[in-house]
Amino acid sequence: MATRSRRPDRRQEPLSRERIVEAAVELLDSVGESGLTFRALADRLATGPGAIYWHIAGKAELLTAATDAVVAAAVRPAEPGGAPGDGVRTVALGLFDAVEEHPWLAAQLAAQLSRSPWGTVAPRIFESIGREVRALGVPEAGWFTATSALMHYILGSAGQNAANTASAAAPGAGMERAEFLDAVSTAWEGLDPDAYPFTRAVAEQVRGHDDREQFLDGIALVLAGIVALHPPVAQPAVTVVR
Amino acid sequence: MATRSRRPDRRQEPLSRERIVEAAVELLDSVGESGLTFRALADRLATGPGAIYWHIAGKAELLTAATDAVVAAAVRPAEPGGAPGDGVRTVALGLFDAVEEHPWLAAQLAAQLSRSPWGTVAPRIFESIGREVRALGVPEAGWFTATSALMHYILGSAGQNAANTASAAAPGAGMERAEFLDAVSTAWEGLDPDAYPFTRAVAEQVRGHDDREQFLDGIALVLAGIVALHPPVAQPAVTVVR
DNA sequence: ACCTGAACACCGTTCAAGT
DNA sequence: ACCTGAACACCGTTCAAGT
Repeated sequence: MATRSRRPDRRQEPLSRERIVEAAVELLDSVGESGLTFRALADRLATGPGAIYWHIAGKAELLTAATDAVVAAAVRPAEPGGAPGDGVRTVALGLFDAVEEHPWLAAQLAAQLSRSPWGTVAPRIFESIGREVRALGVPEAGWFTATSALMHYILGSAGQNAANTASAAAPGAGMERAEFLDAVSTAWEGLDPDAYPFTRAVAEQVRGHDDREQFLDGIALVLAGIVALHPPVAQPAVTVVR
Repeated sequence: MATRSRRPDRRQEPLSRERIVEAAVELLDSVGESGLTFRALADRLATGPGAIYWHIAGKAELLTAATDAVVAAAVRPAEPGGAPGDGVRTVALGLFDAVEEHPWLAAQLAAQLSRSPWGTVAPRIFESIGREVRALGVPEAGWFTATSALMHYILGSAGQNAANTASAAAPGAGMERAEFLDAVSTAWEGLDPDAYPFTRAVAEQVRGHDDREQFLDGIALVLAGIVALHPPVAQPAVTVVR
């Protein structure tokens, strides 16, 4: 009768970096970033805190590895063919969904992109979006700007959306998503009319909207900008054939 | 002969929320987020850790207040008149510079936007960008999408740029900014050609670029998207006159 | 080679006691 | 009303000791 937590005792498989990262993701998903503790992790793995250090250098590396694992699973390549922009939308929605499923991901990505852009996680995201930009026929001179703009919009927007979902589902909040958006909208409408005229005017639009739809509206906007500033050239046949 | 840290003893003015937040920002700027400690803060204010709690509820509120103070100072309204888009660029560069001056700001903003969009910091940023969007003549139906796209691009891009600056200046790195970008570029060129063809191709463009110029390229791209999807209507005379 | 678990240094927060 | 500083609970990390 182990009383301290789920998954009490059994452990025939030895510890491994993979198993540790998997448990870390589960912990992050269920109790959030503040709940990811070496002691809690050790409990869940039926071992002591020190054992983890044999496989992982420290907490920073653990968070990096957890983020990378989730991102790697999220960026499945879009299948070729389809209307222009379909590939971008597929990749964008993959990241959007991943952030929604793992609300801690948004803050982690921001922290890691804005700390070590040379890590493994930044190139992974950049590459998956960039391929779709290239498939769009954007000339090479526009690749960096176009891909950056898409990436920042996707991650920022997904993060804000996950905030809504997470806050609505927060323990004790007991709110439906619509209720929550309603609350935000009402809060915005209560702002000082002199200082926040614009935000107040927009508050009503926030109330009833569909997130994915609004997210895709933003993608469409950035895509329109890409097409306007970097008119697509004919695509190499390879992209279409294979 | 106080030996523990700078600003050793004198304190005639009483403690106040304002003074505490100011000291917190200084600490964040000089030693980063991990250096912001109630004990270090108390030292700097020549008091004990407990005293701070009389004025501020806890660390979360302290970080929120520090972020808000810096953002409030950064979003000076752009002066009316000027070419279309000038206002957007002014506000964007204000935020860009703030993030560069306070490298901890990027992660804080991401964390706070993706946690409490009803706080004071989100509407402040949203409002300052939104006003410029409205001044652009964008019809109301496009306000939310256009402002969101700009905001996410600005904050994401500024954060990534600050990362470069901060990493280059990190203690022990002793790198110039150009050197650092060169290192990132070289790292990207060393990626697996099969898995990262796009990122490798772009690596060269990263090497010699000017940050602000590249940042403004992205702003131009988003602006082009806004104009394409939400063609400006005639602006109300008020905007021009006053 | 891999794991155990006590121990260390440090942190956010509380609170009885002061002024 | 405001400040002091010891104390508490908790955390990341280390490391001598085990297998």
